[in-house]
Amino acid sequence: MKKILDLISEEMALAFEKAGYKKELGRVTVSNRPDLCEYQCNGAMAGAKEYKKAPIMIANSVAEELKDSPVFESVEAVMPGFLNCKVRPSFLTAYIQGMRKEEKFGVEEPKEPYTIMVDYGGPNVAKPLHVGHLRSAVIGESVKRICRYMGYPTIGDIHLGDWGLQMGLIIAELRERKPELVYFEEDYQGEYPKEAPFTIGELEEIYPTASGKSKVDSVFKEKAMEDTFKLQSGVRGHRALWDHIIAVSVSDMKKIYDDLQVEFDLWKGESDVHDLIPEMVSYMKDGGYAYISEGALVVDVKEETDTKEVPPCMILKSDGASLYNTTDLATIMERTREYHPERLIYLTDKRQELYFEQVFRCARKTKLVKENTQLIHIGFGTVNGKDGKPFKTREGGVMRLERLISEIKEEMYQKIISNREVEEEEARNTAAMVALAAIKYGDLSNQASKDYVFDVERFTSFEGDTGPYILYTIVRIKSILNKYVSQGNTVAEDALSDVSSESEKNLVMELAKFNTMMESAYEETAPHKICAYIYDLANAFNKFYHETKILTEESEEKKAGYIALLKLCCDILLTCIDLLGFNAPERM
RNA sequence: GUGUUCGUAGCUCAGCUGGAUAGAGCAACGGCCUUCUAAGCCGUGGGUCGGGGGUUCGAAUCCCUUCGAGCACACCA
Repeated sequence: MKKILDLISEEMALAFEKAGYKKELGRVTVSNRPDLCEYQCNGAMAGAKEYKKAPIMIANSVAEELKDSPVFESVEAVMPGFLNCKVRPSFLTAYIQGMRKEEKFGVEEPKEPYTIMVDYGGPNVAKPLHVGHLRSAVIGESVKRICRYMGYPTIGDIHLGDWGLQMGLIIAELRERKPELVYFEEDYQGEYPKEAPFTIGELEEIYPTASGKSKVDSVFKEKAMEDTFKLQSGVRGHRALWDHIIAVSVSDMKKIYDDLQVEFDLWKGESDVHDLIPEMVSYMKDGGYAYISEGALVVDVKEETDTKEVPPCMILKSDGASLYNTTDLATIMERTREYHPERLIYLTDKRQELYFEQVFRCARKTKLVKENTQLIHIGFGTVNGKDGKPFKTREGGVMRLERLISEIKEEMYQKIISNREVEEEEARNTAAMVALAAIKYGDLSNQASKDYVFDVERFTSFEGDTGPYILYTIVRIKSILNKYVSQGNTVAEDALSDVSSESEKNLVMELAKFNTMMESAYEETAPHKICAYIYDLANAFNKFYHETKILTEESEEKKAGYIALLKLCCDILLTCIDLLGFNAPERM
């Protein structure tokens, strides 16, 4: 389905042509002066030079051509040469009637759908999730859902940090604490216990201890590196222990991701490509791409257009060990083979920008990916506290994600029970939903690349531009629709009638923007555009709601029209919040 | 040092490929619930768009310069 601005622009372009000007000038945009008009065209001013005519003269002649247009109710030429337009209600009705009939409200299927992979989450095993992981999870989940909605098969991968020195550190520390464990018996041939020799709580404490120790104790660090090597070369006991670490850690992570309604299709990690590394490395060597520099194996990724020094991409460290680059490149190799994605999207902290630039260039240069494969890094900003510094708990520690979520849930619960009388269970459920909306909307409504201030008080206040405000609007609509049905009516979705008030027209115009907005949210991988859109839409609805008595409307036909409009509005809002990754309750 | 992102109301942020009087929310103040959920709606006050140049009929937006802040610059991830 065509976008409404395109339809309007076509009509305008035709008028430009009829009046003797080139049709490219007829591009129409949403008015930035809603007090004057609904849509505007600035083409007359743009064309003034070329046609050596005063803009107002051009505008006048174009306006003349549009007098009996089926699209425009009025087109006015205003100094210095603006074309101010109002559209006919019948045109709008026809448009949203068309939207309603389509499965995705006018969003077109891609001509050539290709597979997209979204790499997000990226937590390290054995380390508790903290606020920093929130952004990757929340934005990534939304990006994944947007891609899918737009018609692209999309795979989300958590890409665990589950290989490397951190694992060796844990194993080394475990050996010091519990040397009697069978995992450390070199000649042990039997089965290893099913039960892990530690709990998640211990695991989370072991890693930071070991990490700290390695910095001051070089002997310990040696051991940890040795254990890393043993693990990577497949020593049985080490592998068995590693399996436990992964299992314990992952099951704990899953709880939190479930709570956040973040679903990964793949729970792969760095370890999954370990076996591919030798192949990838020799591919780089054989292809003549990689060479030894200062002892390390690197690939040059400089380009002539660079305005800065871009260091080479390191494939192997000078001691021959692999590093992040190694597993990332091997992962690209693996993904290309297994899933044939044409677009790879990575979500990480924006500080890794240069790093990903290097890896992407390397993958391209070495033809690890096909030429048309899009490699995209979305770097997001830091989550800061009210003081503008990285978010900390009141005690100054790292805020665990678990705690953050439960604190916000509790806040919401208190608010709900102080507001209305609700059953305990319903209040808890609603609180969870509203809390999730508050957290996700709070995050997603900011541009991903910017740092943002995580202000718990602001997020839980749910007034103004917040997730709860959006949910509240949806709940209101649902409640009216339910009441209408309980009065013995059925919702006739096609009963849309021409708008009769300004607030209604405004609401319809907002609805009509949906496919345009979705397209740009997808192209710019910008969930915040959806937030901005539903905020406008919710505002438009609330204004309309306030001015219009819906259920007490005397004309049954008009009432049915309102109901159909509400249904469409509700469906679009629900679609949007689903794309953002949260749901609405029935009541709140 | 090099590069990069950013600087918009007291606070947190929008502002699309340049367009008319720079917009929201919070906070402050004032209205609106016997009527579909007041977590709402309406209104008031608050701005040299960091500074200075330039391009343009027209600049918060594009270019240059300057000040300020963050971040990154091969064996960490």
